[in-house]
Amino acid sequence: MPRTTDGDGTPVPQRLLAAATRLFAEQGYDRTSVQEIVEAAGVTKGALYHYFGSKDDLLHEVYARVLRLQQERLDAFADSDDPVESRVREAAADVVVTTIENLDDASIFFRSMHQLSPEKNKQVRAERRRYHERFRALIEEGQRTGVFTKETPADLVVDYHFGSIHHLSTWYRPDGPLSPQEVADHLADLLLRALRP
Amino acid sequence: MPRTTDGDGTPVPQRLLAAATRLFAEQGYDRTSVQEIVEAAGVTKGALYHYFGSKDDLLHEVYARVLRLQQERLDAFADSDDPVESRVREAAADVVVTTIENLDDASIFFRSMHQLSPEKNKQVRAERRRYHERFRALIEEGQRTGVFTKETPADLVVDYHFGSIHHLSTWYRPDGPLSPQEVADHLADLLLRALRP
DNA sequence: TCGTACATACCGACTGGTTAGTCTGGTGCC
DNA sequence: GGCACCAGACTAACCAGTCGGTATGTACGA
Repeated sequence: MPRTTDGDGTPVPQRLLAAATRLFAEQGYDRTSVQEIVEAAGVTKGALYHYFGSKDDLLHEVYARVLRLQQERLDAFADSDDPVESRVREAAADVVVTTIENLDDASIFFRSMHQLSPEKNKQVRAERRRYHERFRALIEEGQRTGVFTKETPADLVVDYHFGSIHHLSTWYRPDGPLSPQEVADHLADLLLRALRP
Repeated sequence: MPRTTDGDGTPVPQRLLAAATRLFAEQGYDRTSVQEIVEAAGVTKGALYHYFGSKDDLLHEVYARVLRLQQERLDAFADSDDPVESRVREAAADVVVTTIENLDDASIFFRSMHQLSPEKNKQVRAERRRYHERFRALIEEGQRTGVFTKETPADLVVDYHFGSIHHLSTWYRPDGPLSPQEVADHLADLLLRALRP
């Protein structure tokens, strides 16, 4: 019997993370017991506490994964040579698509942040802020160069758009009429139209 | 000793509700124990379970209060004789102001809905839907009469705007640079600009 | 090619603490 | 005397995390 896998081929830590993600999204962090997680992953508590320091650690891992992914994608779009308008549109649409494609992560992200331990919460907020500021810088660039209206503070614009991202996990259903890309295009349109001078 | 009041003049049920609201907003529903609530209200469990059937009931009361308030206000704006554009702007701005003025209720509303018992959750969703539809009807009216663009489905527009409402409790701080009314005006501006044909 | 030593990966019973809700009883008003 | 109002001890369930133990693999000297 190999060490880190069992049953199917995926390593135990990943199985635990996947089970935890699904259960946290379905029932919420506090309502999900460690026992449920290990049963869903087909292992026992011993395995979980071998790989993770605490239940809190598991939640933190989910956050780290999401944050890394989103930041990487934003950076890629922001660094391109396209005009600001395109960069904003692409970044705004992309975050919608990736959020919908990882709706479980998203609902955990926005619902369970305050259940992280204070220090981990602080850390997550700091990374989140980096993301926010990168996006804001894009908006500000557009405002300086006259492509976007200056009527609304860039900070507010970012919060406006991310509100809708935040909200996706509340209303979006995969079996609904719109594909992730269609929703993304519409939401990016709304943002860009709101920014027209 | 009078029946329903004690210590200060406010009746016990209201004291319980106020204490619960504050604690739910601060710590979340699951992390708040019934013991904490009764201590904050200056009574004991006997009193709480005399007036409320369960901890869940208490949460439901918070929802009922918020829903009633918001629906009343929306109806008032929607029923006016002003042009659609004004009605949408006023309704959109008003919900921002009342949300900020009751930020505790708002954060509970958006964070703890899924911890309600299934039937109460269903009930809340139904009332929420009524609200959504009333707002959507306003947008659709504007689209029919050519005041608003038809490019984005009205449903999506409503979700877009309510995403930003939803998000308010995450970022708005009373000691920040913007007053509730200023935030409301900006957010309403963004919506109206996004709706320009 | 054994044998010993050590590390990694995991099991599952157990512990100490917490929790929502119940129940018995008491008190003052009508 | 009855009823609304409330106190607070009690119960049954649950839960995160611990810990001693087992099984498997790897390194290495003789």
